Amino acid sequence: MMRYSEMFLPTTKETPSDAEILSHQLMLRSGMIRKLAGGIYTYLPLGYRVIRKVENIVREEMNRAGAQEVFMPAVQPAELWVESGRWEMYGKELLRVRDRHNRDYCIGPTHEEVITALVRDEIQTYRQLPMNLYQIQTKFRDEIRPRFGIMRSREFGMKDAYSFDATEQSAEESYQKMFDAYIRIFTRFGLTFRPVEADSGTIGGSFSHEFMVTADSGEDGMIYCTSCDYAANLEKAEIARPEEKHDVDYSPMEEVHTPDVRTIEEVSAFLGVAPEDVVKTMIFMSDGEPVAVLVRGDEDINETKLRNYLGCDSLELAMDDTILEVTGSPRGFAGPIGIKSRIIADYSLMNMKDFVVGANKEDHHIKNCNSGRDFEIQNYADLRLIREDDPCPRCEGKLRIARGIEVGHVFKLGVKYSKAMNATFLDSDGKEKLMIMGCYGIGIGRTAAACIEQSHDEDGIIWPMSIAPFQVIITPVNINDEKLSKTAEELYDSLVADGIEVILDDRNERAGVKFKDADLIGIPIRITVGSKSLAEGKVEVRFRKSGEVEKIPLETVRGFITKTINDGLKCA
RNA sequence: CGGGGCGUAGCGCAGCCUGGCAGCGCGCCUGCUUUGGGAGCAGGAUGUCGCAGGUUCAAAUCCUGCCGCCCCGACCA
Repeated sequence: MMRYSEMFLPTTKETPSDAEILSHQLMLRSGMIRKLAGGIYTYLPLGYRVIRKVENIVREEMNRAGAQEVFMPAVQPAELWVESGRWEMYGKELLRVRDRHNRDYCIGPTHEEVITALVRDEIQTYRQLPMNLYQIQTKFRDEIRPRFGIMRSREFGMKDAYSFDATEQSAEESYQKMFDAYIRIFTRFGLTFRPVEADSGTIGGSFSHEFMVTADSGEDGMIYCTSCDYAANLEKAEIARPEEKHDVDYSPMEEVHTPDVRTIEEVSAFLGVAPEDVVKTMIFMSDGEPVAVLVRGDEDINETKLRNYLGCDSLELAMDDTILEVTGSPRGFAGPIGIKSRIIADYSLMNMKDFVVGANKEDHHIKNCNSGRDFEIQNYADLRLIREDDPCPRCEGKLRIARGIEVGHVFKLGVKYSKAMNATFLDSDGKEKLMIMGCYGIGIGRTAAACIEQSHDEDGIIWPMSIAPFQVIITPVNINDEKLSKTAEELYDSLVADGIEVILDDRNERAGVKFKDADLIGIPIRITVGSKSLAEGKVEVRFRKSGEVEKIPLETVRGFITKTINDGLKCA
């Protein structure tokens, strides 16, 4: 397959200073990738071998799940995006370009528009459904801040699949098929991962799961229950509605002078009460309308939940002048009493009594405030950020927080795009209906990076057999020793003949250099051909992961290697 | 977009404060020795000091502008 001496494989001893996380450092050091510009990378031969293996596993499982591979254009006409409404909505992440005729295009960050247009034009009847089409293609998202190498780059490889169904039930099945395929895919990569319930964001739709690879370096937070299956993205993580207790034994309300006391910490310290006895009043602008959102002092608002609850497009904290207008006081003294806006409150308010709020008056707060008596809360909702040890919404267990890398997501899109772009079919009842869609993504490069995050040691990468760039590396200890190099060459030829992915380290380097490189690039099996063992007619088979070494007689190496690789592919 | 940092040989960095021969380590090339965990000795090559302008007898060094990269934040999914 490959001789090391001929391969373009520039490894380095030193770690590049601008690589922060381990997978990025190791990808650079092992000669897998090189940066061309911010968030834009070239895959070198070793890196591209890994990428192709990841793609092929994804491809196999997508095909197995009944999806068909297509290949769509990277450059997409603006009209499609105008039609779906995303030319306006998508924002600066969409890289827009003009052609020589001054027509607008974008470099596809995703392909809902293209696929919907295609299917709309070609599919007429329910008899042609369900249909699931996918592609593996380079996307471009002009991230504000690309980082962590290939983990969060601007240009990146992605598998994206789109399902079209005639009925809700069929759409559920399509979703489930993809969900199951994803489980198989990430299992084959040897990853420790977890599907978590997720917010469906601006892509829209009703339901979605993210596939999170657990890693401390992960950019995403997730929570999981210690005693049931519940797991969710931090932003999505639900909090159950507490039981309402009716306690009407209220103390009389009291206004107190609190000069220059603004934050929850300052208020609770100044008044000698716990943050749990203070209510935070935050003024948001929801599509231009002010809304007062109340949450217990020790909790934080989850803006994603709030946005979903309000069903608004834009949501931001109000500016100082708006606060003054709505509350009549400067920032830091907002409270619900007499406020000129709608008031909603998080569940954490439900059983609070005699709490502290801002007085809507500079340098004043109010003690012993109570909802119902002193002001009215229009609605209670689940609006706060989850915390470690919060109760599980599904069982009696407690929630834990972990970090993860989002390697895949599955969305139920519903009719968002079919409606906007008029993708209909004729149903058996003779009526025209909207196709029900789903979309399913896997980050190819990110998945490879996640594998490294989860599987490495101080010497380098430890690839699982399924995506290792080579399954075996043969290392003759000294290339100038005729016997060693001849044995290594013969072994190499026979393994190649067996269809094994093997690289022969035929460089005229000292053994230590070769060992270090073999470890760094993470080849699962190393066959060392050295004079001591060879005198006994044996070679040494060393496993990258465990470091264990077995001396195997030359005659039986081929069978041993084949079996080991097959076992490795099965369990990985 | 705001804050901070960086840009000097292929890579990692020093030199800049206090202007005066462009340096170190790794890598690379040649030769000899060496050959089981990143060898030793000897010799050698390699720079628009990010770009442009300014100050100065003299600029990697000081000043101005621009570009690129990294980190933190805001933003987005």
